[in-house]
Amino acid sequence: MVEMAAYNPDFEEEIYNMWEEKNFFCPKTDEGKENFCIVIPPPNVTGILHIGHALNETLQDILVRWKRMQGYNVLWLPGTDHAGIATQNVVERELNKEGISRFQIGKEEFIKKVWEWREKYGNRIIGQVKRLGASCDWSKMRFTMDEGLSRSVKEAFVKLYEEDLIYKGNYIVNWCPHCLTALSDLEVEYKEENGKLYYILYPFKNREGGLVVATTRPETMFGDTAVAVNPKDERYKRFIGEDVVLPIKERVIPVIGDSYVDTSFGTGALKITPAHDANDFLVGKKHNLKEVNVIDEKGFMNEEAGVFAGMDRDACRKALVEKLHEKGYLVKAEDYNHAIGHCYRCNTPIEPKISEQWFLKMKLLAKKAIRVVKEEKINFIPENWKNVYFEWMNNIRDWCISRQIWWGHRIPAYRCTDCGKYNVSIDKPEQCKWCGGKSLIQEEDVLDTWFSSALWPFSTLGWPEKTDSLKRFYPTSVLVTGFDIIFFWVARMIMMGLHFMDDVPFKDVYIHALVRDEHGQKMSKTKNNVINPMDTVRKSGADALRFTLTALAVQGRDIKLSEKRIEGYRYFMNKIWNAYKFIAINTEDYVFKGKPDSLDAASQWITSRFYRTADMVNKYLKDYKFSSAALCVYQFAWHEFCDFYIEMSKISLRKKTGRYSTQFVLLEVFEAVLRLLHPFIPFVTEYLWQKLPNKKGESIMVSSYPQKEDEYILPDVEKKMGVIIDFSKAVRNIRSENLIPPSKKLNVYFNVLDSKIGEVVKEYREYIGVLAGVSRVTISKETPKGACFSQPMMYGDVHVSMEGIVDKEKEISRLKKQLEKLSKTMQFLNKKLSNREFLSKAPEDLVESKRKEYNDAILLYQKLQEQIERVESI
RNA sequence: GGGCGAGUAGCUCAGGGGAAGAGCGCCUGCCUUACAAGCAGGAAGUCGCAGGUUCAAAUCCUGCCUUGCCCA
Repeated sequence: MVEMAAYNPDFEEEIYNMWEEKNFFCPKTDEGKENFCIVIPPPNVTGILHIGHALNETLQDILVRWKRMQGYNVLWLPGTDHAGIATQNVVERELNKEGISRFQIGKEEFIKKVWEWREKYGNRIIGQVKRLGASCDWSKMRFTMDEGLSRSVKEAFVKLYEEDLIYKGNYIVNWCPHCLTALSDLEVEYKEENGKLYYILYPFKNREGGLVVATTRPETMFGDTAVAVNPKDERYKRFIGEDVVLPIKERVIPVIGDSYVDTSFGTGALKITPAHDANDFLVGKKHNLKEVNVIDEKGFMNEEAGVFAGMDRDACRKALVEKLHEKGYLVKAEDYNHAIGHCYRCNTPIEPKISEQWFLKMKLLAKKAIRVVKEEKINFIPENWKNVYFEWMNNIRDWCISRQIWWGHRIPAYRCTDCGKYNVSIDKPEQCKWCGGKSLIQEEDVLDTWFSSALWPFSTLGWPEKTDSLKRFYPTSVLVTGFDIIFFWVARMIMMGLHFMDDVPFKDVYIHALVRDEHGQKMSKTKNNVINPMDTVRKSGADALRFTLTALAVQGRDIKLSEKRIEGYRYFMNKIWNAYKFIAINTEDYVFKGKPDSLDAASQWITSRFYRTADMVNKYLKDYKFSSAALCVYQFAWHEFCDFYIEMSKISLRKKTGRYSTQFVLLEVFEAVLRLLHPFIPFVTEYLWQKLPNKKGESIMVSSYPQKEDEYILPDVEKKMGVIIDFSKAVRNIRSENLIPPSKKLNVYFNVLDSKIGEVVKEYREYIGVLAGVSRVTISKETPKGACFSQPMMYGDVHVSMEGIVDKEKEISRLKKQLEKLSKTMQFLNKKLSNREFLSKAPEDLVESKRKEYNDAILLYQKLQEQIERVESI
């Protein structure tokens, strides 16, 4: 006896452990087979899994399981990245809780603490990725700070330096006064804020009056070294070359002319602060202006600010504005919204600051990287991300790669204390190659985490060693990631891959959407709308979560996710579960006796439909149409296999002759459906598959993926079953609309036009019986005598004896509704067919089919009318 | 300011030249021996607005409106 409770995903972890123990995640290395490789976008070690990761891992796992089942040598290479600033901040916060600052314990001790922290928590997210079912080869897991990858980073740095692509220079960079480090342009997030635009009078030195400049940052005025106006500006051009006096500070600065100045902004006169504004920096360079630093690395005013020294930026602004007002320099202040840059790790407002940093020259690298996408050696899916990529690449600026933090890859540059020059090499040199000096000190700065991430597709495979893995799996097949890191990561991997491997790092880039809450809001803790994937997994199972994300993963649109949605797809798991239960109950006596000689129509039909479905799923997956693929199997499994085939199988299971072949097909198709579904919902499919008597092999995940089999696709059978289904639906409609209870079995008459259809109906009337609750079917060319509900159809009419059920009005209104609809159709068709242009210009077969439609409609119309009259006459 | 999307049923979204589709929700009837986490049926849309191309436009083109995101 089959005894199974309702679906409950508690078995998922057990299944995962089994897979892992049996090493199913490791790639085969079958020389005859194609290779398929994905490197995971490394989640950072500080993190816990959020719903975006869940989507990302799910899509990759679908591809990987699909390809594995198709027989490829599949490697899904996992790992984590060290997330320099983020991790340092997390550990620092922990220390602060104990009242310790990192400076108290020093760099060495602090780094030790970070490693300890990483040992303890760094793999937390990996456990969560596993819980989702991700079939990564965990034996090859990498970490950006591990020995091999550190070696790759050094190698890459040294090479780039030797090729003159890396330089050190004094430039204005984005400085985070909280993290105390430089950031790359990308690591700054601009946010609109309500600020003020202050109009400040800078008096002329040698004449009356002055220039009024507009600024959002008055506190930087201590660093002003010029006032700029547009040389075309009639209002001001005569003042170019004169001097103004910086209020409060009383410094004399020149008025310069530069076309960079936007005459329509503010007053058209711009204060120039080369040391604290990126644009002003460039203007300053052009005009040879002095760079006066007025804000220190922690965001406090320095001695240049006079009495304001020691205040932070905000406090200084407030106090200074008051003072300017008092002294009559403040002309006005108006409300002004503008975008302010913030540190993407700690959200502190960025301070543009001049400092000495290491940069990577991008122009050349970018050029090649643009070309491979243009030449379609790399394809973005969806395609339009290509434009985003080009846009950024065409306007690329040099990449500031040095960070003044402690946690990361220390720059392999050694400064000679004797001659001051750098020796850049993988290991610390014995002596300075410039002067032979012995005293070499390694650079304190570390590299941007993204520098190591940029090497990920080949560093993880063993580069710079020429390993087998590297040979076999580079270039990788596809990269699956979110659009938010196209610049941060995707573009840089392409540049580095081309530079070091002389080949693209991946052939396809699938960019998926962001997961939002059900109202389209970004999920965030403060909004309290976060769906924690692990909570969901506990509640509904990883399969339900995966299937939901997949079903919603339509290209080019954000995903709006709600708990309810997940629950809904959990019902699908339950449906599969119950289908199994039905099959199990009905195959208890099943013993395999070979393939049946012949199959009944229903079995042929479901087999045919299955292979069509399998074909579509493969096509969709090939095009990365995850949602369509998932919904396509869903539709088949639920609405064809369960709703129709299982229902129809109930007839033949009762018969001696058909029982075996039906059991066989139930098992075969169900087993195949499980395989078709496996990449999407690996757990429940494995669990049920293991129970099937007809499974072949150790695990569904290493069985074969279904594909199109032409010999089983039978259009004729599908057509016939289509008739049966239509007839059944007609009866169901009559039944429902007239509130005839399912318990009441019906006598049905079919008045067929075509004797062939009559034969089909006759042959398969049992199906109609079980599908529509019909006890007797009579085929006749005559309309039966007596009161009937009738449903006219193109190929014949269904009549159901009213037998005492006489709600005439209800039946008439049901028919009239159809009549109305039909008359609209006829009007439309008539109009079309009386249009000469349509007849002469539209393709012939279309005209023909419209004609047929019209004729059919006329016929149906007449029949409906007759039936209405008949009912009325009762 | 520049770029890229989106606007289709109450909601979430497919579709992408031959008169509208799904899931959820809603209404009606059913505990039909796998499943009430279910079954059957039904209602519901000028496909953002205005032009244009076409025999034919939700679909292609132009403009506008609304809206989201990215970059400056």
